[in-house]
Amino acid sequence: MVSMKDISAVCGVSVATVSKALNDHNDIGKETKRRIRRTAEEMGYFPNTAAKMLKTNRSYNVGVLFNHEDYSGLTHDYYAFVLDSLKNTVEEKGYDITFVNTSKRRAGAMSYLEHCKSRGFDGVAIVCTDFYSPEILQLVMSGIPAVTLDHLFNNVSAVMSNNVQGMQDLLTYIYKKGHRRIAYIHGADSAVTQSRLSSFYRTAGQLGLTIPDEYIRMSPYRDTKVAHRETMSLLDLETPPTCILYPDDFSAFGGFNAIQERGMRVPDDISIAGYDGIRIARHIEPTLTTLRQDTAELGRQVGEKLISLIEHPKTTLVETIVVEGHVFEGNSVSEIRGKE
Amino acid sequence: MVSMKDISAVCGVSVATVSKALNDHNDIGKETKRRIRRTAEEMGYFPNTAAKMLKTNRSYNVGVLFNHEDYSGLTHDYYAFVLDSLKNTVEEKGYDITFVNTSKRRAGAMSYLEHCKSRGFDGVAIVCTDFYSPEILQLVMSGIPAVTLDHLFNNVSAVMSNNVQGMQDLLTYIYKKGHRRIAYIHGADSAVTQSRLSSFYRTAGQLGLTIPDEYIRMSPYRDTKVAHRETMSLLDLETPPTCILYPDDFSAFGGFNAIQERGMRVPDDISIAGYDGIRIARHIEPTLTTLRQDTAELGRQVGEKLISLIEHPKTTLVETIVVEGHVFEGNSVSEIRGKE
DNA sequence: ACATATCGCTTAATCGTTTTCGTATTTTCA
DNA sequence: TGAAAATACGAAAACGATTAAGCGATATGT
Repeated sequence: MVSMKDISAVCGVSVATVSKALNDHNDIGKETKRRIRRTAEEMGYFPNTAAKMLKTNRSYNVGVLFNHEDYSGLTHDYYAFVLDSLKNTVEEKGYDITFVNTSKRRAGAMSYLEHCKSRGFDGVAIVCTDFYSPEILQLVMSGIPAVTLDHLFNNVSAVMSNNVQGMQDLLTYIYKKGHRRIAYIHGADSAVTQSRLSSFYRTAGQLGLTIPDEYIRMSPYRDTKVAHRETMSLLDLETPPTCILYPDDFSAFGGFNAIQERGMRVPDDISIAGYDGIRIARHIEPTLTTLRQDTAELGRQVGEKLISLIEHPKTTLVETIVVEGHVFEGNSVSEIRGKE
Repeated sequence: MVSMKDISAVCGVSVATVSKALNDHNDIGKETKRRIRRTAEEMGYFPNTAAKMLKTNRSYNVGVLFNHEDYSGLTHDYYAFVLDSLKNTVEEKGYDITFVNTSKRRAGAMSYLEHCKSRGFDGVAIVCTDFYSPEILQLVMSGIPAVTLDHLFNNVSAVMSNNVQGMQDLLTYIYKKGHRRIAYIHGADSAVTQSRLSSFYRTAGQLGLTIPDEYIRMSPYRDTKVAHRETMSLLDLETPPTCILYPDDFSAFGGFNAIQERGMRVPDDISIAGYDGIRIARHIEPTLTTLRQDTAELGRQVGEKLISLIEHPKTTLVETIVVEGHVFEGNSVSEIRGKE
C-alpha cells in the first residue's frame, strides 16, 4: 500500500505537507497542493484507516446491534428492511457499518460496550436486541452516541414506529368497514405490544365497541402455530368475531390457514388483518390488509440521528422520533353493510 | 480508555512487558504475567483495535459485499439467511463483519478494493452483487482472501448451491408424482439460471419427457407480475401443463394468484413448485413444494473457507464447495395416477 | 572455573497519520 | 524602507500497540 511517505518522497516534500494537502488545509500553496493530489491519485493512494483512527479517534464506522435468540433478526423482514435503509443512509454519508459482535461463545469475549470501544465505533444503532439485558444497559449508559429502534431509554435518542396511531388507524379502518366483533391476537409482552394493545382498547372505547375478554388472545410474534391455534379457538366461540387482528403478518398467515381448514374463506366469511406490511403479504391473494410500517423512513431516521449525534454532539438534541405507518388496504377485510 | 501504558505504570513494568504478558508470550515471569493480567482486568483494559491493526496488519474484520440494484439483498430471504449464518460463523471465530461500502454517491468514493484495503479487511465475502462489474473483477484479482457465493471466478474459492442436482431432484420428484406435462418459468439469465435450466433439460431428457418450447418461459427472479402473466399464458395453451416450476418461491406466489383468479385450485387442478425454500412458503396453505436451499450451511461454508484462507493462506486450497439442497415436500404438487 | 544457555525484563524502533509549533520567505503598508 | 503580517512549508511528537535486540543475573555443562 502506498503511504504518505511514498508520496512525500516523489513530490519532494514532507509527510506533513502531504497530509495537509490531502486534507485540504489552507496553509499549503495552491500549486503544491495540486501536485501532491495529482501524484496521490496517480500512485493509487488511499488512507490507512487504522492509522487515521489511531490519531483522530474517529472511525467513520458505526456499530449495529442486531441479535435475537435464535436468528439474528436479519431474517426478519421488518428489521432487514430497516437495516437496509440504515445502511444506505450512513454509507452515503461516508460511514461504514459493522455488526457488534454478539457471540459469547469465545473465551475472553468482550461486552458490547467494550467491543464498541475497542473497535472505535463512532456510534451505535441498537436495532434488534433484548433491551433488558444488562449489557445493553451498560452500553446505553456509557454515553457513546446511540440510537435505539422501538425502545425508549432515558437520555437516549430513539426512533419509534407509531404503534398507537397505527393500531388506531387500523382498527378504525376495520370499524368503518362495518366490523363490530373484532378480536385481537396480540404479541408477547413488550413495549411495542403494550402500545398496540392499549391503543386497541382506547380506540375500541372511542368507537363504542365492547370487546369481550375472550376476543383478546396472545401469540408470540411470528409464531404461526400458536396463531393457528388461537384462531381456531376464536372460531369456536359462540359468537365468533367477524375480524381478527394478528400480531404481525406472519402470524396472520397462520390464522389464514386455520380459517381455510375450517372451510371458511377470507374475507367472505371472516376478515383478518396483519401488522408490519411485509413484502410477501402484498403478493398473495387475498392480499393482506395490514398496517404497513415505513421501514425505509425508520432506517433513514436512525441513521441520520446517529450521525448527527456523532458530528454535532452539542447541538443535537436527544429526542424520540416517531415514524408513521399507514393502513395498507388489501383484500382481507370485507365490507359489512347493514349488519349488527 | 485505559491503555497498556496505564497498566505498565500501575505494575511498574514497561509497556513491552505488558504487551507480552497480555499476548501470553513466554519470556515473561509467571508471577509478573499474572499480576499484569489481573491488573488489566481490574482496570477494564481492552485493546485498541486501530493501534493493533496498524502494527500487525490484521484487523480481524471481514468485508461483506452485499448490494443489489434497488435493495441491498438484505431484504432477500435467501441472502439474509446466508448472511445470518455467515455472521454467526465468523463471530464465533473472533472476526467482525463490516459491509463493503457500495455507495457511489459521495465525492471521492473509493472502489471496492480500495475500500477493503483502506479498512484493512482480512478478507472479503462476495455474497450478493453484480459479478460482472469491473470493480468486482478488480477485487477478486487483487489476491485479497475472498470467497464468492454462487459464482465462479478463476482462482477464487466459491461456495455454490448445487443447482444442477437441485433441479434434477425437484423435477424427478415431480415426475414421480406422475406429472408429464411440466412447464418451467426460469429466471433472468445468470450462471445460476443456466445451471438450473440445463439441468432441467437434461433431467427431462433422461426421464423421457418432451418439453415443448412453449413450456419454457422467462420471468425475472422475484417478479410476481411477470410470473403471473406467464402463468396465465401457460394456462391458455391448448394443452396446458399439469405442473409449473417457478424461478423462486416469491414468483410462485405470483403464479398461484393467477391460478386462483382462473378459478382453479392448487394442487387439485394444477401443481406448482418454487425454488429456495423461503420461510413463509412453509406457512401458507397449500405449503409450497420447493427446493429448499441450505442457507445455514452455505453461510457457514463461506465463513469457514474465508477464515481458513486468511489464517492458513499457504495450506488452504482454492476450491469450489458445493452445498446440497433438498426437496421440500409441500402440498402444492399433486399425485397424478393413471393419467397420460 | 569458565564459557554458554536460559530467564525476565527494558530499550527503542516502527506502523501511517495528524497536528502543533517553528521558521524562512514573501507581501503589505505606514 | 523597514517592521509587521501573511504565506508556505518542515521537524517532531504524538496516538497505542508489537517486536527485535540487548542486557544483567542466574543456571548448566564440561
